[in-house]
Amino acid sequence: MASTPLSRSEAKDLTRRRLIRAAFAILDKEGEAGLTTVKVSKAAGIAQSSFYVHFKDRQELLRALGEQAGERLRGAMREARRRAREAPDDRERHREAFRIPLEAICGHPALFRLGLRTRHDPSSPLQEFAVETAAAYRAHLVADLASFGFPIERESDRRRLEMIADGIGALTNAMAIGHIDGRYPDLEEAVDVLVAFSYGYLGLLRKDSSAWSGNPPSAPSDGPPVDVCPEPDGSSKNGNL
Amino acid sequence: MASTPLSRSEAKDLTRRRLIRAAFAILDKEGEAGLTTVKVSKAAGIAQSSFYVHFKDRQELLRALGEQAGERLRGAMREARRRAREAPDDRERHREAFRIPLEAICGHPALFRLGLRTRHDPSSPLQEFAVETAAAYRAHLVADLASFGFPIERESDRRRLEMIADGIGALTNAMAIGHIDGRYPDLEEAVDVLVAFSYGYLGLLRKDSSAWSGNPPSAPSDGPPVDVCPEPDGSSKNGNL
DNA sequence: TGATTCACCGATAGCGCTATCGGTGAAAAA
DNA sequence: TTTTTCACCGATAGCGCTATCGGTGAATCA
Repeated sequence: MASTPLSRSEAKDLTRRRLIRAAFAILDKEGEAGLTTVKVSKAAGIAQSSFYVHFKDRQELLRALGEQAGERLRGAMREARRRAREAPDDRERHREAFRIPLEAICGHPALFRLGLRTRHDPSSPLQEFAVETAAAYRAHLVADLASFGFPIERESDRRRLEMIADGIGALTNAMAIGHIDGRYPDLEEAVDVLVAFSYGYLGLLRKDSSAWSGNPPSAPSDGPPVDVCPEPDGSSKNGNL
Repeated sequence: MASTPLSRSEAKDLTRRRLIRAAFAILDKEGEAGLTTVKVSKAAGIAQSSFYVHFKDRQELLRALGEQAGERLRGAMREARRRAREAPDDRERHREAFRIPLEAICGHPALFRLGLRTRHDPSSPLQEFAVETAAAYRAHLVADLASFGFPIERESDRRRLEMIADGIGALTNAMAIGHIDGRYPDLEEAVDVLVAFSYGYLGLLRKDSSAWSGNPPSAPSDGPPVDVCPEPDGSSKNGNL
């Protein structure tokens, strides 16, 4: 009950966090077009003019939101890597490799949507950030795939890995969105589907380059090949902020 | 050289089309936030006030854009179905099933991006339209998959097919975006990757339900199973306008 | 030919937003 | 205590956008 008598700097910091919190809520509800200094300030309980005590201008708020989102996602992904290392092995580990990024995404649905949206929106100051984040995630996946034995020497090999990584990211995003929207209530089913798709590109490991010319690769015989799992351990996440 | 003396209605129609054309260009360059009556009118070469001769308000322009986009995509997909029926068979047909939607998308990059963007933007009047289009596409793919022998009786079976369809759409989108962005210059390589992923879920056809519990399915022995191709013949396209 | 229609124009009302400015009171520093 | 700092406030300038209104001239119709 007794209100802590906040120091001046503490109070300011609190207000700033209230602003950012309010901004995320509005962003999620109304999109970037609805994110005005008027609404954010009102939602945070201060005068519109006081907004400028905390941010130089509207752009700076956007930048702050982007940075904070990135930080949160990096944190979530660090945690994901940690958990991935603890996964039993083989099959369960393979599933975990898909489950973890899904959970990381679903833990931050607002951020995720924001990234997905801004990534294709040239009018958004966050586009560049979203695109870079996606590229970073792709690069991590590429490295992981290469470490599992996929060729990467030639330029065309590398591009192929990037396409596969891109595909994995897109699949993960799609399943996560479906879950967030309530269409796929059971996340394990989403993992099932991701695993199923993964056998498609994993088959490429077992074949010579002729596999690329349209021959269906022979399947991973039985039980996933040991340790073949595209660890989602990029420090960024899914092309979504 | 001799300018055709347009009738009044012809001239009006021309102006309207100029407005819509300009609107699409602006939408693609600056996003929905940049789509103002001022800019559109100026780009179309008329006074801002004359905008209202053609559209009741800004919303109506947006609606018109959505409808026109839908029509174009339906047209592209009709053409796609037609071409798919002409495809040789087996392997080439399987590839064609992925190539065609890719080409349809890449033929309308602006529309595609618009759909991808608005689908996750609650502030966009086009969101509902984009979401519905995506759902329709998914439904078509589900029907196609079912016709290839995937079970669909139980509710969980149906949901699974929807997830797979969702995944196929997401993969196609990702490859198309990569191509449009110039990262994947060769569309055939994109088809390669889609085909590779497809062997993942096609493998499910060959196994009992235990395949879902994590066992890698046996591969389509050699040469794709006859006619096993998820024909992309939805009347809509890819979850993108 | 004379009357009418209507696509287009310029001007402008009105709104919401951004950003600035001077004022105020309480915390912090002297 | 006296002075300084500064987080916050209300007012307001200025801008871009939406939508309306009356006017104009050329196409269309009688």
